Amino acid sequence: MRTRVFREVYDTLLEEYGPQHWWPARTRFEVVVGAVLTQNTNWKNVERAIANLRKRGCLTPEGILRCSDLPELIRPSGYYNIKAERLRSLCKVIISYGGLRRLFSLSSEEIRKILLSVKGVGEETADSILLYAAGRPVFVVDAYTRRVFSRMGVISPDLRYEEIQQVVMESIPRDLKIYNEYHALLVRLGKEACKKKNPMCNKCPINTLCSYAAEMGEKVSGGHTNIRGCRHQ
DNA sequence: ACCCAGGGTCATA
DNA sequence: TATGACCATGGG
Repeated sequence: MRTRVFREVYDTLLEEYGPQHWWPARTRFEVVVGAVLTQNTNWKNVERAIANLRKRGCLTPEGILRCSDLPELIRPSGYYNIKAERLRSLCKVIISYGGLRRLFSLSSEEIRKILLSVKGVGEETADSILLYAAGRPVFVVDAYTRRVFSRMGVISPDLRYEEIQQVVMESIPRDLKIYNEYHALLVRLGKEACKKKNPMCNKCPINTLCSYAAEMGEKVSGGHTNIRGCRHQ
């Protein structure tokens, strides 16, 4: 069953990389900001942007709105104009609900709906905020999740976001700690795979997982059978 | 010089 | 519904 595969992938990644200690932030609001800034962007660049905001004392909803040169401060994180607009919209909504504490006192469904109503906050960003800022047991789906799980043969690659989320969440325990760690591990997997020495080459999930897939009888395009070798390219 | 990164929106068919 | 263009910086 899927449950077993999800479990094996989790165990494999945890053993390989260890706990990831997510989300790397000092406050919940910093998680919110990071969730927006990291959209299609390397985390390293996000850290620079957040450092700029911190230096200015702008890491509060009011601070963001007060800041006159927001685009300039978050410039390192890319898409700085549109992200500045997204941050402002999000902060206005947060303030309109009486701050993060008030907003997060609502049900997960309500919070999600509110977050999604903000232009620039999509499903993954909303769920990241729910999981890592509000501490709700929600599984965050990203490109790695889709790629790895579909390659493991437990989902179809063309499922929608919420369909994947549903499959995963009904297959593994509804546990905050596990959801937290699982997503972080998948992202870590992506980072490792993107290193030139150990390329995923857009086709290979991870060597150990390829090995696992092979053991489970999955036909991996390119035929990986060993731990260290990636035969793509 | 090219490709990618912890996405999302909008216009078009 | 489903593609494609667009947003933009920094590192490999």
